[in-house]
Amino acid sequence: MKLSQGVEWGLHVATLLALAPAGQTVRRDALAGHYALPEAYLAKHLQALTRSGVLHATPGPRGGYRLARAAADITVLEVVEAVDGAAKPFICQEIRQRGASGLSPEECRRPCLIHSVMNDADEAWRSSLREVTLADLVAGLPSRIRRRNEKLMADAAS
Amino acid sequence: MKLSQGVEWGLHVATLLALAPAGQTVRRDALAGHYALPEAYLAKHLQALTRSGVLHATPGPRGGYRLARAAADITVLEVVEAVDGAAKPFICQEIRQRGASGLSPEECRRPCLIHSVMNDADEAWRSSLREVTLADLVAGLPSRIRRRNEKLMADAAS
DNA sequence: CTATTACGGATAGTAGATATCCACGATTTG
DNA sequence: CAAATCGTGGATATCTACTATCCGTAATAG
Repeated sequence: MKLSQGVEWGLHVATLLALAPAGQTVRRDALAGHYALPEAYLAKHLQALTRSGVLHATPGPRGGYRLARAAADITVLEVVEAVDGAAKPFICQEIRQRGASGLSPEECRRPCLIHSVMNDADEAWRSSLREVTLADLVAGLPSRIRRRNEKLMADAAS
Repeated sequence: MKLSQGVEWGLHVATLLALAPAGQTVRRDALAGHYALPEAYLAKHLQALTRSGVLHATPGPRGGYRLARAAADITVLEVVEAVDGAAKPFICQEIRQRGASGLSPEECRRPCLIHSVMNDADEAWRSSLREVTLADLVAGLPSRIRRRNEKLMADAAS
């Protein structure tokens, strides 16, 4: 079980965009340069975030990305699911129906308990991530670093 | 983020072994045949479960596997970690220290908040799995199926 | 000693994540 | 309108981890 590194990129970039002046777009190369990320690959994750409604993209000169909503309305879970997908990590293959002791479909109307336990754990994980917003991440930054990044974002206006 | 299918195998097999008469070993081919699993590959997961102290393996004629401890003392988390590894799914690469706005090491004495949030969620997941034992999984089986598998395990004695 | 059974290393195949590039379309500026 | 800018999405290549199998070794019961 491993999360893709794109999740880390998405969370840092979204937090950064939350520091830009309201409504201002930031170009992709500025975002990539800020964390020394490969721009071409970051683009894929930014596309996913845009499709999921976390970011808003503006094409053309003076275009770029901004948050699609207020930072307080975007949860960490949304960013994670946009980049990594929302599929459940445990894929029940119903092996109880196979083999020597294969259960009949009638005996499997109730979902597999193992499946339920794994899904409950997944829901606990998601709930935990749903309780934190981008505004919380911004608020947690040391104020010195926050001011510094705010200035860099303001200067990134084309 | 995806869990390996070996986790499902491990949980089903461990639950099955919890139904065997106390102290009795069950051969690997019986376990594999029970769920129509490829025996050679299942062996890898059984080895991991043995190394982790979840199962006890006995070599030689009339050998096989049994639970290393009472079913009530083995948590689902132990089985999952034995098969899938205990590594945290979020690997923080400290991208805040890289690129144009790279923070100095002194500015990073406090752990990255994003890292903390992801680790908290992971801990919520683990806690959820730690609260369920193999005895709970056995207790959740419909009694008809439970009796059937108990009989099959008893008959599997070599 | 011999048959049985698990252990562990070597070896492939496969799927998904990582990474890059380019043609296309949309938009703003002049 | 024309040119420059910028995001979109498809094609492609590489790398890693999971899936899967085989075989020689070690240990044990009879």
